Amino acid sequence: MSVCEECVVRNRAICGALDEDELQIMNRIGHKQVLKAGQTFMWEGDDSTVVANVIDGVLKLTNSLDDGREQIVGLAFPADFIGRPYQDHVKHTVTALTDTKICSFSRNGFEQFAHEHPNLEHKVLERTLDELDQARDWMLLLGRKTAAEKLATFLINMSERSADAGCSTSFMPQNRFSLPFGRQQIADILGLTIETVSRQLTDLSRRAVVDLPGKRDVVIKDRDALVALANLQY
Amino acid sequence: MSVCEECVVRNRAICGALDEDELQIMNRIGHKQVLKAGQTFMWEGDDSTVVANVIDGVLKLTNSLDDGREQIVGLAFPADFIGRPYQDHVKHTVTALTDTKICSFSRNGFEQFAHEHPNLEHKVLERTLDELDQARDWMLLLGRKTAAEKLATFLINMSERSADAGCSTSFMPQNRFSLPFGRQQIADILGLTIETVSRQLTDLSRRAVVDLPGKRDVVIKDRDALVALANLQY
DNA sequence: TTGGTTCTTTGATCTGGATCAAATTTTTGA
DNA sequence: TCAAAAATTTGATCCAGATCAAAGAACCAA
Repeated sequence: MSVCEECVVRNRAICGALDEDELQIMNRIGHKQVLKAGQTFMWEGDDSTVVANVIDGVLKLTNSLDDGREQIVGLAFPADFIGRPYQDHVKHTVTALTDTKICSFSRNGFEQFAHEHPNLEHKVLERTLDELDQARDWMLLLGRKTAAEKLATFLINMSERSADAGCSTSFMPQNRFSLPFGRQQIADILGLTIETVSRQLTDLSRRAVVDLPGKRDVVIKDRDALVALANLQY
Repeated sequence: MSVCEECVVRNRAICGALDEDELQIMNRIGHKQVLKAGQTFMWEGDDSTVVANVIDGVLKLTNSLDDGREQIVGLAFPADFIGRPYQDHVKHTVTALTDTKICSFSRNGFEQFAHEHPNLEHKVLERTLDELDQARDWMLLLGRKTAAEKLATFLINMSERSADAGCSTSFMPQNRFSLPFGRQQIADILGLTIETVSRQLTDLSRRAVVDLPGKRDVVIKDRDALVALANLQY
């Protein structure tokens, strides 16, 4: 079914920690799976029964209030790990934003395998620590940044992530990229309304900081200006 | 110097994963250390050279913008782990809110020890996953909740954490507790101003949902009402 | 005990971003 | 190819929470 040798994220995903033999075993417990854009992989509060690696596509992790307010709390790109090991319930909803291919494992199978392969578990730890740092950075944006700063930070961030998602050797941020989602999702990432997102983008484009050739296409024309607006701390 | 046998957080901290022999070794590389209230343990951007367990006291983790805007991105209570292993720089500032006692390790020493003791590393992973879930929950609050909902959520959350910090057997949330910090810090946790925090608290007290006997003391009088106001999802 | 310093509350006003409403533009699918 | 639906932009107005200002309270240190 799944064949790790030809997996495009093999070296970037956690499986990169494994040698050929180990990979064979992992292969036997993993399943390639396809999600249509818009399809939800797991719901907040669900029993935690599966975990997975993203092979292709983009997913959003969300938390929401019962009156419909939603916050995107994370994005998962190819090679990222999704799901919640070592816990009986998942705390956020995972939904495919584009058509998505994942390599999924039963949580039990994964945990057992990880237990026998400390290298793998170590990779998971390193990734989790990175994600925690990122989440905490985002808290500064959500709690303290203005709408203009939020948009600028978002665009810089996406330009860097698009680079990662692309080729594995060079990690140059791209000044031209396509977003895998629309305005409402941007609003849900930044804790804003769709109207404010639209107005801020129009503004950036009017001031020639960015160009917006298509609904989901972004060209950063003046990166320095954008970085200055973003008020980044690092 | 440090003696793990008499450490009050021995069973709740990550060292709980170790047996007597392992603890002896850990003991040799760890140092008890004291921080005065207000003292900063590590600064955002610093080289990551030490990690530690909190023994007593409370610390805040913060990110800030250079114009002074600050966001508290985490709190560390007794038995919590602070610092950033497997990364050359720390991404947030760690500051003692009260007089604090910690058990610190050189990052190198800790990483080497963790490498030889998968149990310990596993504990760190479980903790990190929990913290990530918490951070993401907080993102919903920061991005989408109203001031009133933020205060209610905060009070419920603190009442639960005060329980944890107390005795190790019973985890009953406390309806009476003292905050280890003032109004400005609450504002920095919730992404609000100090004035809004003050007004919302006055309001809750006027509506007899809580009682505020001292500047930092809270008594939850109507927990159901508070939970309803908080709009919790779980 | 007092006078200063810091923290908190309260009041008045302002404003950034939300809300409400209505075009445009883009996408879809028959 | 052409409506109908969906997504985005633009405009007008509103309001939750910020800002500005000042008056209490609590907490010192001498």
